[in-house]
Amino acid sequence: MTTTHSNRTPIDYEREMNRSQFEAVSSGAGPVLVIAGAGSGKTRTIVYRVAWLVDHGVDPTSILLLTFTRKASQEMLGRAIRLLDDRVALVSGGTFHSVGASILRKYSRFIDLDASFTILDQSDSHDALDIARKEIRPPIEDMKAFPKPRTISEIIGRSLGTGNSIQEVIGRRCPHFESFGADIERIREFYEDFKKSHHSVDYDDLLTRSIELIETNDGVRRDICNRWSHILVDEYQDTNRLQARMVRLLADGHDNVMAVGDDSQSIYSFRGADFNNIMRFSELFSGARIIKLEENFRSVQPILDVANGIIQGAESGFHKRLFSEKKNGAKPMLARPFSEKEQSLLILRIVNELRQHGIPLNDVAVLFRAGFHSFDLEAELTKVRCPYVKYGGFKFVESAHIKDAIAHLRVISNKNDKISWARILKLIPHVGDKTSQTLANVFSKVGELEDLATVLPKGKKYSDSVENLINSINEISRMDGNLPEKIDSLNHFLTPYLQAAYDNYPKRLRELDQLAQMSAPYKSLVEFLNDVAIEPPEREIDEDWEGNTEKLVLSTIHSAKGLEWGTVILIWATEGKIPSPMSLGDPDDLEEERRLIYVAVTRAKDRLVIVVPQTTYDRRLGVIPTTTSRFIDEIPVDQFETH
DNA sequence: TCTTCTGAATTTTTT
DNA sequence: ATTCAGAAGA
Repeated sequence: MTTTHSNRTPIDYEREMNRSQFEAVSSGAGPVLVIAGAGSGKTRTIVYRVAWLVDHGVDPTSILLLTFTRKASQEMLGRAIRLLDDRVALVSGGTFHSVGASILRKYSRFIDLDASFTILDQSDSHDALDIARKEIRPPIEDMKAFPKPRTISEIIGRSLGTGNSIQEVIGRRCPHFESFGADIERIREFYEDFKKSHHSVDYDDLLTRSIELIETNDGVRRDICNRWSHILVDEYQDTNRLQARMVRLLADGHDNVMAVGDDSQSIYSFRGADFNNIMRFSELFSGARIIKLEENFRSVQPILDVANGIIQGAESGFHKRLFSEKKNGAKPMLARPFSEKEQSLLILRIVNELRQHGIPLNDVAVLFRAGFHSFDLEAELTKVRCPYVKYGGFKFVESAHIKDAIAHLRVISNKNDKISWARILKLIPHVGDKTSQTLANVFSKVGELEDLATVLPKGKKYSDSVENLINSINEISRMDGNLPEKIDSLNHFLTPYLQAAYDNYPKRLRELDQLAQMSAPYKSLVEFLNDVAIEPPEREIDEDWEGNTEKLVLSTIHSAKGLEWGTVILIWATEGKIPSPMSLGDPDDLEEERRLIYVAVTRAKDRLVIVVPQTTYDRRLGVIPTTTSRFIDEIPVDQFETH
């Protein structure tokens, strides 16, 4: 029987894109590196490439699309389905971490890992490091001067990501901690043991342990390399050493890899990303074809002129120069309000003006370097009741009540999870750091959930509450309802805590309901927790009290990557904000700040405003004058409209 | 004396 | 939201 898949006229690949895009989309076997300038139709190229492969007889189940966010892969595959047909739905897509997690779940028996392992997110891993910091023997002598868990985690992570030893990383990044190198090394060992004994893995383990598995186990390697014959990697400039290694391993034997990225937009080195990966792609994959996409379909030329000017000063990178057919258009505006307050008021004026010209609020974005740079603006927006959404900074899943609910679920799924035990016990009155640690220790060693009550100390102030907690957990784990029902019943149990702890508990309760709904598609608790840990689900666009869905966008530059707006307003373009003071110590970090500004300005389609407040407030010095960011100062003034 | 509770200060970017 | 220091409690 013959079936016809196509639900539309055949795609005329050659006519629907420009020459270099077509060259990438239609390239044959072997490694290809696509250097895709900002706004050059990178996503479109990947979408068409997936369609082209399927259209030309490649089995969709043997295609893997690797991205940095699940949303990105879903969007791209969704577009490819609409472009071609349902066969594309069989393509595998996901993040490096999710692929790592599924490899570990599938082959856990080969590496002494419980298949129901818990994935520690960043704050879990900080908690574990904090425990290590306090429990290693002999104890650390001067705890006050010792780095915080967050710093320890950065050091260890960087050591893994770069391949340098812990001592080397400290010497380079924070020499003032040099004398603690040996202690941090001991903490790392303790932390590794801790993870092993509690059946948990952290983000880095998802990569390192799956790499190790593929490298050491021939059967597994054959299995995996046969599974995917064509691999596409998005945002290759943001891969770290481990991720590049993983791509190399996954493509073992066929080398059918298409890596897409832009070295000028590499802005995640703090997370271990190394844009040298993209420069070295041809060494890893010999004979790689390099294709550059330089035609920009997004911005008017005057905006690109500024963008080109900014990136021209960069020390290294693939040479490229963006150009656009949209030759006419306004020059970017450079505004110099007196103070932060004036800056906020200026933005209100601009937004109002645009609105009067019929431009919807959500086509305007205000971008900044760090989450707190928008505090004053947020206050002003609230004052005049201008609706806005903010991206970057705190995330849905990072809010305390969601983490609490998830910690309960984790305990149900893996009762060895000491960190989650400690977290939920601390919610109970009269249980603090010490008691929660002790109880968590005891609880995580008990054989069955049902037996918990037997090890609970009686007659303490907290005994009844803890018993209540144990009963509820037992009840929920025994329930045979589906996942949302279980979470509902947990939420019911949590309600009194929320009431006691938060004034806005109705809102938080609604968010817990959302969590229950999000769990509906999952077959098991383990799978749900797995996805939640790797990629926190995004908060749904909530309508505010006036039913507004059209909102001004406030975003960190990092969170704005890959997006575009008609109007972009970059605020705080001053020294000390961009570049951030943290970057001044290392020339590589400073270069990354340049790329950040580049990413910010290339988000704009028609209008770009760069705001440089003339003064700033310092807690110690009071009101002090600012200096224009060096990256803006480099640009000839005649490229701007000054205000 | 050991723990918990409370309030004040601080925060680069985040899969 | 998290962390820290000091007060109050057991």
